[in-house]
Amino acid sequence: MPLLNRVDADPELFRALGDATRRVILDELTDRDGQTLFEICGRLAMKHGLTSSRQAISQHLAVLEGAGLVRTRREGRYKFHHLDTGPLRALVERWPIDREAPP
Amino acid sequence: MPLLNRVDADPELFRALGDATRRVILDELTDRDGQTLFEICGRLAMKHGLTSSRQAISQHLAVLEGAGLVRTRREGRYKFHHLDTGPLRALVERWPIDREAPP
DNA sequence: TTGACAGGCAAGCCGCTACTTGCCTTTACT
DNA sequence: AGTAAAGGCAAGTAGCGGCTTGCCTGTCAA
Repeated sequence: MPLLNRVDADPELFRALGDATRRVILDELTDRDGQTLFEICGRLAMKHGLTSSRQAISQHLAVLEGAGLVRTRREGRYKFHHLDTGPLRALVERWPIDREAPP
Repeated sequence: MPLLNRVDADPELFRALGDATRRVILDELTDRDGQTLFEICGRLAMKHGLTSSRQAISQHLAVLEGAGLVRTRREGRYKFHHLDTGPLRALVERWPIDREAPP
């Protein structure tokens, strides 16, 4: 096991959040959960003019799934993607966050 | 302005959190706030056997400061580093996180 | 059955970034 | 004054990661 893994928990989660396109995908799934790959591609292009190809988005979804942020459900030739913010709890509990907004 | 910046807020924050060494630095500052560069280097080496050079840590601190996660205070030839988890609030408010733990 | 649709796999390219190396500036101590 | 300590700057290197390209698999409809 690499050295940092004993100290640094779930690096895949942070790596997944490290990319802007993946974050926008999470936003998109927050807005409408359970989309297929092609739906996501289409809506990202419509809403934000993003030019990412289908393979790019597919790889991003794989990373998000690897981090546990996205769960998939197959149905025939469709594959629906569902948001799972569970792993984010570990993130908010790692460092002390003041819950109240500062003045 | 690049395309994604209109959609994706504070990319520097996520980029800062994207590196494992930087996250361990945040842990270290959580444990003992207001350390100098050399203190951080020494304690990371002691506690976790990390081999990062002084310059590496210095650059990491610069990134963290750029993301607003670390604030610095000069005093003579010393420079103390203080943790600021304020930017993390934007992160936890971006996606819906179930506050209760699942069974 | 044939074609279109939704998605997967694998290799290659390229830019970003973490890290090193070497040298410099400023501050403190004796 | 001279030396050590704390830190900064800048250029160069190497490896990872995002994206493309091309082709392949499985599923539904006409």
